[in-house]
Formats: sequence, structure tokens, C-alpha cells
Amino acid sequence: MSVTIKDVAKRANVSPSTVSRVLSDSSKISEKTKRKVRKIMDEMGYHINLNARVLVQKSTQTIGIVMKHSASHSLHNPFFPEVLRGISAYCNKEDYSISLTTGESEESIFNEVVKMVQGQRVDGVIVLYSKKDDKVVPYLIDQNFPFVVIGKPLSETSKVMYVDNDNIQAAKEATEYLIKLKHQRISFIGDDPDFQVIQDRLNGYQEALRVHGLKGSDDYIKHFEYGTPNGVQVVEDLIHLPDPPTAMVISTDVNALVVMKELRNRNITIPKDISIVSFNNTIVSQLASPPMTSIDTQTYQLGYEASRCVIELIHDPKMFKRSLIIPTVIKIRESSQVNEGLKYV
Amino acid sequence: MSVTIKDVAKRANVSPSTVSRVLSDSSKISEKTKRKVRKIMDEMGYHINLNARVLVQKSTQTIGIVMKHSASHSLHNPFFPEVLRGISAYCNKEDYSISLTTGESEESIFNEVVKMVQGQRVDGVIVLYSKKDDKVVPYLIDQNFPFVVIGKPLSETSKVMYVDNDNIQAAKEATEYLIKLKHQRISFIGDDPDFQVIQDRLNGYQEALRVHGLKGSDDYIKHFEYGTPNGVQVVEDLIHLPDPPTAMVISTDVNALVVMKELRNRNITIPKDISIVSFNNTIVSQLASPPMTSIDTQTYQLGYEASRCVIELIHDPKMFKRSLIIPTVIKIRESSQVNEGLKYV
DNA sequence: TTGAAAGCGCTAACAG
DNA sequence: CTGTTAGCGCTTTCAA
Repeated sequence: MSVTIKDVAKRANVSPSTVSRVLSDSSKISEKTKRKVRKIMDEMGYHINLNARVLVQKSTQTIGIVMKHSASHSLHNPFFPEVLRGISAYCNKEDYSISLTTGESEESIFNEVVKMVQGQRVDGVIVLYSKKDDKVVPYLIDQNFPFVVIGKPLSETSKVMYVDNDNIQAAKEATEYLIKLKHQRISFIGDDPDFQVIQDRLNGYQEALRVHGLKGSDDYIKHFEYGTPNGVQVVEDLIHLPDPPTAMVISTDVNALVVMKELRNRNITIPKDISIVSFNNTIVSQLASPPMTSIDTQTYQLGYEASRCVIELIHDPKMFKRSLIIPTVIKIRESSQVNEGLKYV
Repeated sequence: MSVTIKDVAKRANVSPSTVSRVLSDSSKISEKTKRKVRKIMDEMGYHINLNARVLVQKSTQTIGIVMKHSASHSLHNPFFPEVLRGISAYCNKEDYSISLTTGESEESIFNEVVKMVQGQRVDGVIVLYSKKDDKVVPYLIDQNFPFVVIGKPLSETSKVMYVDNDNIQAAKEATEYLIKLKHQRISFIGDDPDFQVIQDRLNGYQEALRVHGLKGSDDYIKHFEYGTPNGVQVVEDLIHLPDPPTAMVISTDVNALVVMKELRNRNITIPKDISIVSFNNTIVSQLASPPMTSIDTQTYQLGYEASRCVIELIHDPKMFKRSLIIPTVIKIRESSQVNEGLKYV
């Protein structure tokens, strides 16, 4: 059995409450007693039982991270480690711990969240996605539990605090950048369109086309299906279009890497034949061949700020629910250039 | 205030212990009472306070993950998400939660571990690295706390359970594969040699050279320094050697990507001029251009088994401390080929 | 500045 | 099958 506050108290000839006060470095304990008690703590190898403290103080100093359905999915995307890094950094600063969901299905994740929240294992939650028909966010609102979502919530925006990029604007800029390079036939490749971030980027893309009087076509809009390696199909479809695209806006850099590989397999050169702009600017974009033009969403910052927000919210639950937009920056690299017209097939 | 077991008990006209028994679905409670109590729980929106339960049961059902110094470092390496995915999968199966360290320095990580362990916030720990002068593992041994390390511990191997690849063998095979392709001047590029995994791979590489009577040279052995983008320098040094290498064994695929990029910048073609074999076979290897020959370390499995090990250890602290070696498989892709001799510079 | 006592919400003998 | 009782290890009034 581990040594408790009582054991220390006995040995130090003080009461348990005194020991407790020393633990929290209370100002009403004399320096002398503090020293004495601390010495005994050391000698006895005392260490506080956090669960007991949590039980009475009702503060866990830990925040829960909700990943999107299937940890697998999240974890395959370099976006995730990068947000986590940001979250982690701020939590560390504030001495908060991190607890991760492990669920593989929406259902099981939801249950984990309920368990975290109701089981009082966390003080706040960061939701790493915003998705159609998601139950987590409505639940947290209903419980009036401190949380922040990374991404733009689909409804009740006034009730939720979020940290996001302006994805519409970012995609618009990406597309306009291509338009300035004289591209006229620009394709958009996303993934699961149930996620708001994909919708936003799609909208931004479409808006850019509209504003510049380019005819869009549904044939130019494709989505990777999660779990299926349908990159092949997507690329096939696009290049065999009567008027194949000369440029592509691709929702994440890993997806862009897949597309680039498929194009390469068909001897289509980037950027000569097709220009590519991707999102996230993770290490993958820089190291790809050719290096990708990518919209830097400042993922680390997204995580850092989200974490700052929840923690502030925990400290002041009635705080004004401001939301944050993290600016994006287009990093121009070699995967995009002025349209030369298609020379392939 | 949330509703407690007592509130439910009162409303259901039973004792708190009965409610508690219903919670754990005890076999000694009649179906009838169970139904009644559950109904009331629902009505009142009762949910267990896990902290209270943990306090008395002394089991948290959560395991702590210790990342190597600087989460940043870990998180930039696709190895990490992949182990985490494996850990997560098994934990989910066994209904365990995951708690991550957030520290950026060895010192602060060590303190977090102490806090987790002594504060009794976790039942077991998985250490994601094995490193020289590390204090975490000795501490856990000293505390006799259930833990597993991923990687080969440096000392007291009999006292620690670990899950690892045979990295010596794997590197030996990688090198022999290159030797079979007629390469004679093979370079090794690692990173922080304080990590055992790097040492092992280096040793395997050297052993292969020795066995096949190739003269090694320290000039062929390079290390990336963490945090510094010295990939440039490493590549510079190697290609300007009097007898530059025709093949490289590189400790991780992200590092390999960096090297490939630098070589490309110097118009050195892979695999024609230089063949490359990397480790980990993360998604990066497959999507690189050209796709990399990589040693698949089955990272997911590493995590999955580690997690199974700690959990078993938690259930039976006196269990036989067997350790696991996860087999590696070489995935041959296009970054390596028969040595054509150097044609560059 | 310190101590006594009550209690956080739950479980676990023990008794019936 | 169910209730009573006594804690788990800590914090927190209240009183001294």
C-alpha cells in the first residue's frame, strides 16, 4: 500500500489537513511546518493520490481528445499528429493531461465521450472534426460541458466555440491562384464529403470558378472513398474526360501524393501536364517530388489555440464564446505552373 | 450537482449497495430489481463517477503512453501514429483508455510519468522508445509498475518486457539485399544514435558488411541531427567522398525522403545512380517517387502487441516476462536496383 | 497557524 | 438476494 497523507501526518505530528495544506502550498502554513512536512514526505516517499483529490475537487486537469470515426482514419493523416502536437504543447504549459478516444466507430466513440464526460474523467473536450449527423457535439452542448471543436460546426454555431481556418476562402484562393496561371479546367478532389472541412473547400473552389466565369462541371469533382484505394479510379475518370483538367485542387496532401503517384504511373508530368495544389502543407508536401504547392493551414496553431480555448472555458464556463479563425498561407512550390495545355494521351 | 448512487437508491427504495451491484451487473441481484433500478437510473440521468470507483477499486482502466523527448519529435514521425493506432485498437477492445505524455523535455516527461504512476492515474505504461541514459525505465522497474517498452531495453533486459523487431537482423538483411545487387559501397544514415533502435540497425548494417568482406568506413556512416535540417550536409558529404556510395540504408522513411529530395536536387537519379532502402514502410514509402524499398517493421502490430502485453501484465503482475519480436519484411520497390556504377559528378 | 470532523461517490465485507 | 457499515485518500469548513 502506498503511503497516505495520514501516514505523513502521524509521523510529522501534525494533522492530515496540515499535510494537505502543505501539498497545495497554502499560505497559511508556516514555512517551518512546510519544511518539516516536506522532509517527511520525501523520507516516506509520499505521493499524492490524484484520484482522491479529483473526487473532492472535481477537477481532473485533463482534457479529452475526440478523434474522428476510426482512430485509424485520423492517425493515417499527418494532420492529426500535427494538431496533437499543438494541443499537447499548450496542455503541457498549463499542466493538463491528455486523454484520447480509441473507438473505431462513431457509436463507440460517442460512448467513450459519454464515459469521459459523465464519468468525470476530463474537464473539457476537444473535438477534432465537424461532421454531418455527428452526435458528439450536440451531446456536449446539451450537457453544457466545456468543449471546442476544430473545424466549423454545422449548426448552433452560437453555442459552440470553434477554431478553424477559413476553408472557403482558402480553397477560393487556391483555385484563383490556378486561374491566374491560366488554368481553365480545374478539378477538385476531396474525400468524405460528410466532413464540413471538405464541404467548405469544395464551396470555395466552386465560388472561385463562378467569380471568374469558368464553367464548372460535376465531372471535375471527385471524392476519395475512405478505406478504398479508389485513387486509381478517380484519376482514370479525370484524365479520360473529353476535356481533362489541367489543374487540380486536392483536399489533403496525402491524397495529393496518391494522385501524383497515379499520374506518374500514366506518364503525366507535374506540373507540365497537370498542376496540383494541396492542403495542409505537412512535411509530405515539402518532400514530395515535385514539392507541392500547398495551403498551409497552420495545423499546429489550430491545436494550440483549441487547447487554449478549452482551458480558458474550463476556468470560466460563462466566458464569451468567441471563435478563432487561423489564417492560411499558400506555399508555392513546384507542383503548379502556368498552363501549357495538355500534351498527354 | 450530478445525481449519485444514493439518489438513485432513495428513489428506487433500495440501498446504495444494491445500486452499485446493478452497476456492475452482479449476478446476485434479481432481474426484477435490476430492471427497476436501471429504469430509475435512466429517468434520473444517472452516470457513474469513475473517480470514486477508481479510488476504491484502485484500477483506472487506463494506460499511459510515454513518447520520446519532445512530443514534437515523435509526432513528426509517421511511426508514432501507426504504433498509436495499434495500441489504441487493443485498448479499445479491452475497454482501456489512453493517456498521453505531453512533455517536451526528458525532465518534464519523467515528471509526468511519476505523476501518472504515483498519482495512480494509470494502471500500466507503454514506453515508446529505448534510449541511453533514460530515467523512465529504471524508475518503472524500481516501482515495480507494469510497463512494456517498444524497442530493446539497454539493460536489465530480464526485468523488462518489451516488444521489438529484430533490428539487427532487419538491417543486416536490408544491407545484404543491396550487396546481392552488387553494391559494394553502401552508406548508413541514421538519426540520434542514443536510441537503441538506431544502434541496432547500425550494427546489423556493419555485420552484413563484415560477413561479406566489404570494407566499411566511418565516412559512410552519417546521422541526421534532430531539429537541424542537416540532410543537406549529410548528402553533400557522402557524394563528395572519393568513393561515393552507390547505395544507402536509411533509418526511417521520412529521413529517406529528405535524402531523396537532396539527391534529386543534385540530379542524382534513384535508383540508377544510388539505390535506397529505408525502414518502417509507412505510407510515405509507398507514395514516394520512386516508391521506396523499405523494411516493414509492422508498426501497428508492435503497438497492438505492446498494448496486449501491458494489459496482461496488469491482470497478472507476476506473469512470466516474455518479450516479443515482431518479424520484419522487406518490401521491394523501385528505389533500389542492381548497381550500375556511378555516373554522376 | 493548526486541528477535528464531515464528506466527495463509490465498493466491499459482513450479516441477514 | 439485499441492507448496513466502514472506508478509499483527499479537501474543506468550522472552530480554536
